[in-house]
Amino acid sequence: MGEPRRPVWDRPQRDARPAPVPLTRGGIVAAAVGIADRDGLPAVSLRRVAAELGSGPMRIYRHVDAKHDLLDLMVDAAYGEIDIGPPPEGWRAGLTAIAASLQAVAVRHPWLAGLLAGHPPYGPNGLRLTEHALSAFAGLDVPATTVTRAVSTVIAYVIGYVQLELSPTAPGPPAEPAAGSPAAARSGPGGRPGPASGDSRSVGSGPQQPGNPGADYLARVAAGGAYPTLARVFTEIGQPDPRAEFAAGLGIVLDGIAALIG
Amino acid sequence: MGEPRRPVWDRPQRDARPAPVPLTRGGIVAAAVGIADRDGLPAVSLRRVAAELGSGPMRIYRHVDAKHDLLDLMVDAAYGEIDIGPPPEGWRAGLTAIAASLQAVAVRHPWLAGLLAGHPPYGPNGLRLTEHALSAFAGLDVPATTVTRAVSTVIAYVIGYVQLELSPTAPGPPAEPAAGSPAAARSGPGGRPGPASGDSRSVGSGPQQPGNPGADYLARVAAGGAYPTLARVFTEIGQPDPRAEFAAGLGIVLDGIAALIG
DNA sequence: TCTCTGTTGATACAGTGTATCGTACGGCTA
DNA sequence: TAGCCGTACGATACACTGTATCAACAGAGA
Repeated sequence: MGEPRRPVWDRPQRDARPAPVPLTRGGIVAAAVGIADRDGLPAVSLRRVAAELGSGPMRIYRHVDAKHDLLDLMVDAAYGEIDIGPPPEGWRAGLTAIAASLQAVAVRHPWLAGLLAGHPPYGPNGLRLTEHALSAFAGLDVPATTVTRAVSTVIAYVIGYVQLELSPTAPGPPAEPAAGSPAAARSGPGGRPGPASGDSRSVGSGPQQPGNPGADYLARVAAGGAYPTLARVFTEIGQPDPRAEFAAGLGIVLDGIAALIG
Repeated sequence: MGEPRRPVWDRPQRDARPAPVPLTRGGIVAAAVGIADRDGLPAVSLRRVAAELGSGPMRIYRHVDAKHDLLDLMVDAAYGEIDIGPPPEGWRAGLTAIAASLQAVAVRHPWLAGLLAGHPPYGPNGLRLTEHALSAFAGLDVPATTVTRAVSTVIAYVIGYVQLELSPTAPGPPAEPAAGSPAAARSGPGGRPGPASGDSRSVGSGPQQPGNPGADYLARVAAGGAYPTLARVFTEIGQPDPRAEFAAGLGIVLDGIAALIG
């Protein structure tokens, strides 16, 4: 097999040559992010990115070794959008801010969730994020292992939550999303049609929206008699507010941390 | 755009025709899972699955509407491997068992993590899992919203953890994994080479293994002076046992739940 | 001005998911 | 038993992917 390659972030950026149109790593990544936002992740092909920039496909390989690297950079660009304010005043506030910001980015860029596995958060922005999260415990006398466990758990929760929140087939807004909207674009060309909710649900819950085959299916299954507990819970809770559910879950995790370092 | 399609699980299975070799939905899924286990997810193509079964590619479309559906079924098959024992004796034990089993499945099938986003857990086995998790709170007098939040949080944590645990570029075993091993296969043909750890790490931590470019990079960054907190924590903790880290994070979440339900 | 080095664009290749379509077969009806 | 008809199958084709290869060309240094 081939030589182990250094991570993208570890390789120098090429100069922008003005022929016939300047091209930079940042510009490539921005174009890719734009395509993914508009038309979904499957629409991000090297040919398409290159065309968007008025260049041939192979020119991209001067700035990026392979498509995988471009995806790495997209993920890190998303992390870069996370709003890291001043040093937090207390670990709870700090972690809450980071978690909320990360979740917001994942909603704004629905393709992010699908890239989290396979593209580790070790780019500069990912590291900056980790740094910031760890530093939330700066003043406290807490062992390092406890700090990493706390931060890891929060990040794992947020990542897992967005995976589930952005699942397709989940009951979404009743109207078919407008073509070209992020929700419609998420499945991408060739993806499964049908409403896919961008920011509207939680796990194993939600009402039935007739006309949505996924919701129809869930409703039928719930009524079917298998999964009795699920069915009961399913009807007992109404349409949950995803923001509130996220906050509630985060609260659980933070309470657990509080119990640990209390 | 097209008609909304019903989920795969909602469509009847076709009969197995004995021509020239029987083909069933279950057999197709099993073959796909086998390929993914052996050679990584990118190796799962309809042509390859069909060839494995001694059939032409188009025959698969009699049993599955599109590749996306096949992936749905693979995810549900993985959920089906989760060992659901007798009704748990207490919510904590029940959730712990489910979480551990889910994590074990994700390690056994490293392709699962990459599929979690985009393939919701609404297949029969996923629902069975949810049912089981919810029923862990059966005897207790806890409102439904609390139950769903508790279960959602645990599942989100586990899913997020496996995403991070199975990241490539993470420092792994020092030796290059043998060709054909699951770890080597994970990135798949055309994927980035280099060691990828199957079950060996946690978030934002881990020692430096010279020879591994990803680890080299991390070590250099840690030594670089940016990310001081990260660097300090990085050196302060040794090589963490991923199993212990997972358990610790799960403990945090469960403690948070305990605080919630008093 | 000539050479060299590094970038660009074109071409090519193997492989992908899947639409289309002619054919052949299984089971049902007359 | 003969005929039919719906369905499944296989082959072919298409648009598209990531990327290896290579000829041509630009700018820099001698």
